[in-house]
Amino acid sequence: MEQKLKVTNALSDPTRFNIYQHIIEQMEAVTVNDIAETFDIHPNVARMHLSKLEDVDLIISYTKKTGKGGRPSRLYELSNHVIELNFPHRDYKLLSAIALETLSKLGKPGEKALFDTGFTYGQRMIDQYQDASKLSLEQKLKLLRDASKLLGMYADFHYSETDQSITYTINNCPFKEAATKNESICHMHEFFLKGMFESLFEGITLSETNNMLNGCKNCTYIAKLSVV
DNA sequence: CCTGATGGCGATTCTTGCAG
DNA sequence: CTGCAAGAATCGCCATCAGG
Repeated sequence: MEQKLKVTNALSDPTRFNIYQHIIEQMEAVTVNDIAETFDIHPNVARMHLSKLEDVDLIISYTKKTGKGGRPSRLYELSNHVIELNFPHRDYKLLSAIALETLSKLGKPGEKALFDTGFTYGQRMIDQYQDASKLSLEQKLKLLRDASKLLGMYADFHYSETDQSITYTINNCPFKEAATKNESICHMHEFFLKGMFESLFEGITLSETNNMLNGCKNCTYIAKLSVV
């Protein structure tokens, strides 16, 4: 509880909250000067904000030689610490653990049901917006971007015209901790993504190239389009 | 020794809460 | 609404640190 209060206090300052958001969105670690420049604040202020975020374990820091001489600079990046805030108390984590354990007791059919439901939810995620068939490629990509943002995945997209493919990089997996304990969750997430893509593009094939659980920095998928 | 970066500290400005 | 006090945020300066 005390930790939650510290976290809410640390994030109550808008500048600090935006810095934290910025660090989540950045794929690279940031320096005091990066933050000072990005937010147009004095480096001392940036350092103060960063140390406050570090105090509550939202971010971690380490030193790295710059190669230019001088004192090594301090780099800040997102910690693995996950803080959940629910007011009043709700325990969706426990609920999902119970649901998942129930499914696993059902064996293979349970696992299949999990994947199918993941796929359906992925489709629904897209279908709630508008009729995808009428959208241009740019609009479809924007929709994917919006949906990913809503899901907190901080994803990057890269469309290659020559390959007719979309490289989809997830920098923050919302199921990471759960997936570490239960591999099925990761597969379910892949089905969820398939659902999203298939709702937008006909005859698409989605393949995984990177996975956080295998030590990669992010999860990357390549969606091969046959019909755009 | 020079350079570039950190971090401590005092001064100033801004914000908030409270009493009259 | 106004004035005041306290605390937080910010700024600027400077000592210190560490690599070339």
